[in-house]
Amino acid sequence: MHSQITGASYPIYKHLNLTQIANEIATYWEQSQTFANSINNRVNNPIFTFYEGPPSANGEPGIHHILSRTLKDLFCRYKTLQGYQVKRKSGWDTHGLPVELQVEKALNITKEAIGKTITITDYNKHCRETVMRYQAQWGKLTQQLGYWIDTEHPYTTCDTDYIETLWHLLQKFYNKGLLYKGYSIQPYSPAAGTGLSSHELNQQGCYKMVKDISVVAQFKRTNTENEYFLAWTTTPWTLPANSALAVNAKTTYVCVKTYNPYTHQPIQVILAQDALSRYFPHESEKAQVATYQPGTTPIPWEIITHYQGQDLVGQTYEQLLPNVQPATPAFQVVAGDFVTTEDGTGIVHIAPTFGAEDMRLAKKLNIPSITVRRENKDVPIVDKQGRFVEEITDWALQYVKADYEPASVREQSDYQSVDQLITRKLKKDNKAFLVAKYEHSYPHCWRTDKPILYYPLDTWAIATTQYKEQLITLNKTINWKPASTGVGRFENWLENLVDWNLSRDRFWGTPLPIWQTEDQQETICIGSIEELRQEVTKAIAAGYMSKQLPQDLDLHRPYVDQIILVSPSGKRMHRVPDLVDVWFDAGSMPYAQWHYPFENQDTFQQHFPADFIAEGVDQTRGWFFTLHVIAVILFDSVAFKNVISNGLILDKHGNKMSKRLGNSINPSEVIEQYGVDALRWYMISSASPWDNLKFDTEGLIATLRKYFFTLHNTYNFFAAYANLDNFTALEASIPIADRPEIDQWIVSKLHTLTQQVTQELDAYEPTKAARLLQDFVVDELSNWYVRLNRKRFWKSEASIDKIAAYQTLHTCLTTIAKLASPFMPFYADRLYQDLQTHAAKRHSVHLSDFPKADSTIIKKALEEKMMRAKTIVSLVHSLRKKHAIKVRQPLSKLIIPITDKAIQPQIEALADLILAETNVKQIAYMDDNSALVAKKLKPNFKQIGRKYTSQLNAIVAALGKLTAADIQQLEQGAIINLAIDNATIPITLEEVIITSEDIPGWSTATEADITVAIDVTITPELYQESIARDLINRVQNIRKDQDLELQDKISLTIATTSTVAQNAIHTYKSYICHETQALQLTIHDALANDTQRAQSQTMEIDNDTLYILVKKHTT
RNA sequence: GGGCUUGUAGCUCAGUUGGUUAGAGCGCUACACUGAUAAUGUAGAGGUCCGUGGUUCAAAUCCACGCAAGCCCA
Repeated sequence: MHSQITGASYPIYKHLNLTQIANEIATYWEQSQTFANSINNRVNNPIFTFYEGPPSANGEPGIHHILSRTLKDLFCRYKTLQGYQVKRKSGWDTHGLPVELQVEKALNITKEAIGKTITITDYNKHCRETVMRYQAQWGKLTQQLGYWIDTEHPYTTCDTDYIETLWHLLQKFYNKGLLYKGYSIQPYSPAAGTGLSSHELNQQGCYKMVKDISVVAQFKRTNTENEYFLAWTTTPWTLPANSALAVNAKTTYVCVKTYNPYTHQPIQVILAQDALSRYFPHESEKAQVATYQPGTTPIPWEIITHYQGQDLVGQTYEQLLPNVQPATPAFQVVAGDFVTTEDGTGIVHIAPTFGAEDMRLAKKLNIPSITVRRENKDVPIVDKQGRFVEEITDWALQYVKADYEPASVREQSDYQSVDQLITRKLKKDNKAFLVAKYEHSYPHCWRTDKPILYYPLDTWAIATTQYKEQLITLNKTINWKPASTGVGRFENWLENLVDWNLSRDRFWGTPLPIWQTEDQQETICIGSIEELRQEVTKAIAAGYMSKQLPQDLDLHRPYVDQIILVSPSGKRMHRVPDLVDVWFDAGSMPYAQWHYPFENQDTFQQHFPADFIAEGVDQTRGWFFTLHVIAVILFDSVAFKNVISNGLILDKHGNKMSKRLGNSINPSEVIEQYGVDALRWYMISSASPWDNLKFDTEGLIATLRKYFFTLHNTYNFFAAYANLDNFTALEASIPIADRPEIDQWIVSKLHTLTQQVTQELDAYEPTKAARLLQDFVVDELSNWYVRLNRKRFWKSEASIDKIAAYQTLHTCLTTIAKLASPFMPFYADRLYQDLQTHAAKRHSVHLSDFPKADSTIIKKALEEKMMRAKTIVSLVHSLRKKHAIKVRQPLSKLIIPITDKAIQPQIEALADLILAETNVKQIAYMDDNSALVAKKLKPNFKQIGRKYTSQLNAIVAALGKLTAADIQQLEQGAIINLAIDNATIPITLEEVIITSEDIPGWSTATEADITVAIDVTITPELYQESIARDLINRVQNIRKDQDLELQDKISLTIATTSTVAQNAIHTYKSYICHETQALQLTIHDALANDTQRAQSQTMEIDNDTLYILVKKHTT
C-alpha cells in the first residue's frame, strides 16, 4: 500500500456497521452541540415553524411513532439546510382518561372510589407519577432515532403555566358567548355508572356484533279506524319514551291495506314507498285482500293511497305505550332531513331522551320529552342504573338490557328481557307489525363489557357550529397530504360539525374555570391566576374564604374545587365539577407552549401559525381538529399551513400490530440490529407516509443491501484509490466542461437529481424524493458511472483525466450526503465528514447548505444520449446471450440502422463507451433507406384516435396491409390515401409510428426506437483475444485468492500444450502483463516440477488444460 | 350505517391528459460478467390490473354498483 505521506486519508470500513456509526455520530453531535448550532447559526434567518404534537408518556413508544417522528425530523432538517431557523419544542400530553384508567387499574379501584376510599389529592398524585412512566423509553428512542427536538424545555400540559393559558382561551370562548352549558346525549355505561368518552368507545373490541330484537311498531293515526304509521327500532325499550315520528318531507309514502300477521286484523299501514319491498316482498297478492283467510300466508296487501312526506307532517297519532304523559302536546309527525329509506320503514321513532339526533330534532321543533319528576328535575324514564322508573308500571325497575341483570336472573329459563316483554305486549295489542332478531355492531363499555346506553347528561360545550363556514373556508387554505384527508375526511367532518362537548366527569385534567351560584343563575369564567386571586380577595371580604391562595398554586382538583368565590349579588359560587376534554389541552399548544399571552408574546407571534405538522391520520378529528377550531375561532387563522397525516404500520401480512397477537415490532431492537438510518430509509422509501406500511424485516434488509451497501461500496472504492493517489479534494477544480463527457453526464444527472429532490420535498413527497436518491446512487452512480470509469482510477500515472474522475465522484458523494442527510442523518454525516480530508474544514453535514441545482450544468441532450447508449449496451448483451457468446469473446462489429438522422452523432459521441462495455470492435451505421432494414408501421393512436373515431378499426386494419414501399413513401413525406367505407382517408407521417424491427440475415434486437444487430463471426484473431481475456480474468481471481494488494507485482508462469493458446498468449503478452501487473511472463509446454504443479491453478482453454502459476514479485 | 383510503406478478411498488404487447425491484431458474460491490447483466417462468355493468373507435386509467382490507365516525 502507498505510504500515507500527506496525511490526507479517507477512512475505509470493510464492513458497514450502521449502528456503530449512529452511536459515534450521536456522541459527536452531543459533544459538538450540533443540534443547538443548527438553530443558533440561523438566528437572523427566516423562521420555519414546526409544532410537535404531544405524545403521552404513559405508554411505550411503538414503531408507528418512528414513522411520524422520522417525517417531522426529515422536514425540519431539510428546512434547516435550506437556511431556515427551525425551532422544535417537544411536549407531553399528561392529562386524561388513559392515564386515569391506568391508575385505577394499578390501584385496583373504580371511579366511584375516588373521593371516598382514596382522596382526589392522592389519586391525582398517582396520575402525575404515572404519566411520565415511560419517559425514559421515549427519551431513548428520540435519541436513537436521531429526532432533533428540544427535550430540555418541553411544554407539559399539566403545568400551571400551561393550564393558565387554557383558562385564558376558555375565557375567550366564554366571553364570545360560545362556551355554554347544555344537555346532550352521551354514551353512558349504567353498569359502571359513568359517561364514556369517544376514546373509551374506540378501544379495541368495544364495538361488538350483537343480536337485538328489532320491531316495526304500529303507531295508530288519530281519528282513524285502523290506520297506522310503521316505525322500526332496534331498541324496543326506548318505545315508552317515544314522543314523535319523523318522516322525510321529500320522500313518497304509501298507505297499504293488509292484515296484521300476529292478530290477523285488517289494518292500513303507512310507510315509505321505497321501503315497501322490504315488508311486502310478494307482488302477486295484491288482488286477494278481500278474500284473505286469517292465519294463512302469504298475507295479501294493496296500496290504496300515496302521500308526500310533507303531507304527513303535522298529523298526530296515539301514544304507543301510554305509561307516562308528556308535559305538552306531543305525538306528531315531524320532518327530519336525516330520515332515509335505506333501512326501516322510512319513518323514524323519536325518543328525545335516548338519541342524539332525536334530542337535536326535539330541541329544534319543541317536541316534549317523556320524563318523570325527581328532586325537582325532569329525568328520563330509565334511571342511572339502567332500569325503568316506577312510572313505567308494566316493567317497573326492570333493567332495559338483559346484560345489566345479574347472571342468576338472566340465566333463568323463564327470564324474558324488557325488549322481549315489550314486543310481546305489542304483538298482543295489535301494535307490532314485525318482530325480528337483528344483528348489528353496538358499542360496549370496555370495563364492564356490557352495552352502553345513549343517555342525557349535563355538559359544557363550545358552539363550534356557529363558525362552521369559517372553519371550512380556512381549511381550504391548508395543504393536506394526502389531499383526500383534507378535502374528504376533514372537510366532511366539518360539514357535519356538532358542538364540541368539553365536559369530562373525571379528576385528572384541566379544570373548567367556571364558578356558579347554587341556583345556576350567576356564572363567572376565570381567565388567569391573577384574576382568580382578585376574586378570592372579594370572597375573603365576603367571608367565604379565609385567606389568599398560596404562591405555589395547583390548578388541579381538588384544590380549585375548594376555592369559593362570591357572585355580583353576594352569593357563594362553587366551581362546576367538570374537567376539560384533553383534546383541548393538545389543541391549545400553539399558545400554551409559550404561556401566551402571559409571557413570550413575540415568540408566539413569530411562531404562529405552524408551517408544518405531521401526525397519524387518526388525529384528523383529534389534534388536527382541535388545533384548527381554536385557531380559527379565537385567532381567525389556520393553526398550520402544511400537514402530513401518516398511515399505520402493519405487520408484513397487513394485520394491525398488537401485543396480543405478538406481531408488534420493538423499534429499539430493530434499530440496534439494522441501524436507524436503514429503518428510516426503509419506512420513507417503501410507501408514501399516508399509505399503510406493511413492515417486513426482509424489506429492511433489502434496503440495507441494495442502497446502503452500494453507497458504502462506492465510497470505499473512492477512498481506496484516493488514498493511493493522495487525492485530497482540495486540488484546483477542473471545469466541468473540460471533463470527459461521462463526467459531464453524471454531474448533469446529479443536478437534475438535486432539482427533483428539492421539488418533491417542497411538495411534502418524501417517498418520491427517497426513491430518486436511491435510483441515482444504485443505477446511475454505482452501476454505470463507477463501473464504466474504474480504469481511470486504476491507472498508475497521474493525469488531468484521473483528477477529473476523482473530483466528479467526490462531488457526487458529497452532494448525496447532503441531499440524503434529512433521511439518514447519521450515515450521511459520517459520509460527509469522511469525504473532508482537512480537519479544519470538517463539520457536520447538518450545518451545511442544501445543494442548489445549477440549470447550466444540466444537459438534457447528454442525459438522453447516455440513456440510448445504455439501451444499445443491453441490446447487445441480449444478442450475445441469444447466440451463447460470452462478453469476454470480442466481436468485430455491431450495426445500428439509423431512422432519425439526429441519432447517429449522439451514438458516435459515446461509441467508445458502448464498444468497451459490449466488447465489440466497431459500430457500423446503416442508412435508413437501406433495403436491408425491415420497417414496421403502427398507427399513432393519439394523433388519429379522436379524428376518425368510428372508422378507426378499419383504418388500423388498412394500415397493417401497407407495404414496405408505402412506408418508404410516407417517410419521404408523401400522403397515403386509404379507401375506407367508400371514403378516402389521407394518412400522413405524423399519424403513424415507424420502427425498424429487423435486418434480414442478421441477428437483431429492438427496444423502443433502437434496433441493434451484431456480426457473430468469430475469426481466429478474435478467438485469440478471448483466450487472453479469459486468462487475465483467471489471473485476477488468483491474485484475489492469494490476498495480493492492488499494487502488488507478480511473476506469471503458464504451461499448456495447446498451440492455439500459446500463440494467443504470445500475441497478447504485453496486454496480459499490463492488466495483471505481471513483470514476467513465461510460457512452457509443461510445468517444471511437482511443487510448481501443486501451486498452480488450472483452466480449460481450447480443449486443453492450461496451468497458471502466480507468484508475488519480490524486488 | 356514514365518510375517507387502498386493491396491478409470490412479495414491495410504478403506471402521465384513456392509446392497443401493463412495467420495475426483490424472490425463483439458467447462463454470463466482475481486482469497488453483499453487486451487476441477459433470458425464462410468473398477471382475471378485486368483481360486475356502463361510457368510448379504444379502459388498469373515466362513471355506477358491489366485494375485501384499513382508518375515522355513528
